[in-house]
Amino acid sequence: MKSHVQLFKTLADETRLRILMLLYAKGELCVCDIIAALLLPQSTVSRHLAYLKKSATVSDRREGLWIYYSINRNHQLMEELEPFLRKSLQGSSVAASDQNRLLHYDHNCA
Amino acid sequence: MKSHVQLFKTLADETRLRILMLLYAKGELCVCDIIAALLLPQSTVSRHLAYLKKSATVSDRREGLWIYYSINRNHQLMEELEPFLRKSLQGSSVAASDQNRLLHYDHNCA
DNA sequence: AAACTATATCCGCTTATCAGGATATTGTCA
DNA sequence: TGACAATATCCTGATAAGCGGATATAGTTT
Repeated sequence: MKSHVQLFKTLADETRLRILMLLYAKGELCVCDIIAALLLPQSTVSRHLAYLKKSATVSDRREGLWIYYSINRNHQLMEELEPFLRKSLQGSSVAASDQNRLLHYDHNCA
Repeated sequence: MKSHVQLFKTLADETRLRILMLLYAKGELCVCDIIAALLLPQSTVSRHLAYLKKSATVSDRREGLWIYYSINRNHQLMEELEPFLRKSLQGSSVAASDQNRLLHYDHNCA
């Protein structure tokens, strides 16, 4: 029960949901990609990424200066919830704009 | 997206999850049943029920002095989430104790 | 209508959560 | 090693949420 509450807390924030939907759609992204997609201050994005990592919904991997984030596939509850999230959120206009901004963003960071 | 955030906020509280699981298991319960099952102060339970009602995850029905609560079957996201909730929470020890306390509770309220 | 019962709401308090500018950290490259 | 780039963490203020005793409301019974 506690772990469910924790997971739902994680999902109960629009910024975090946007990040998760981006990661589901794109697989792996570095922080600067996410900042560009969400159009939010770096510290805000970074704070939410730290939250997601702490809640084990996301994994990270460093490659030089860049840190790449992706969905953590070892989080069982999250895995069970994925179909629901994808089905009911992937079509939302916010998720679509985020993905679209990412398309028009030059991958070599700022 | 907003409605997802709202739903997850609703689910991100142990007391509310316990109430929802009870309602899934039992169908319809009056407030005094729920108080007896959760062993929490009446004002606490009533406040969470008000929250659930406001978020449209439950419905209520008055019958004399009693007010019966049940899952609102018109909440689409909630319906889609039900299988996940039942599968992964119905077996939890908290949910089991709640249901058990209810069994040993004389239905005629306090 | 007065006493009673089930439930809702109020209120004061405490704790949690979020925002985002400023600053620190870590790695790279000249 | 010094300048720089990407990211993380710190800090302060603002809001939101939760708690539960006390009180209010609404329906019932005599």
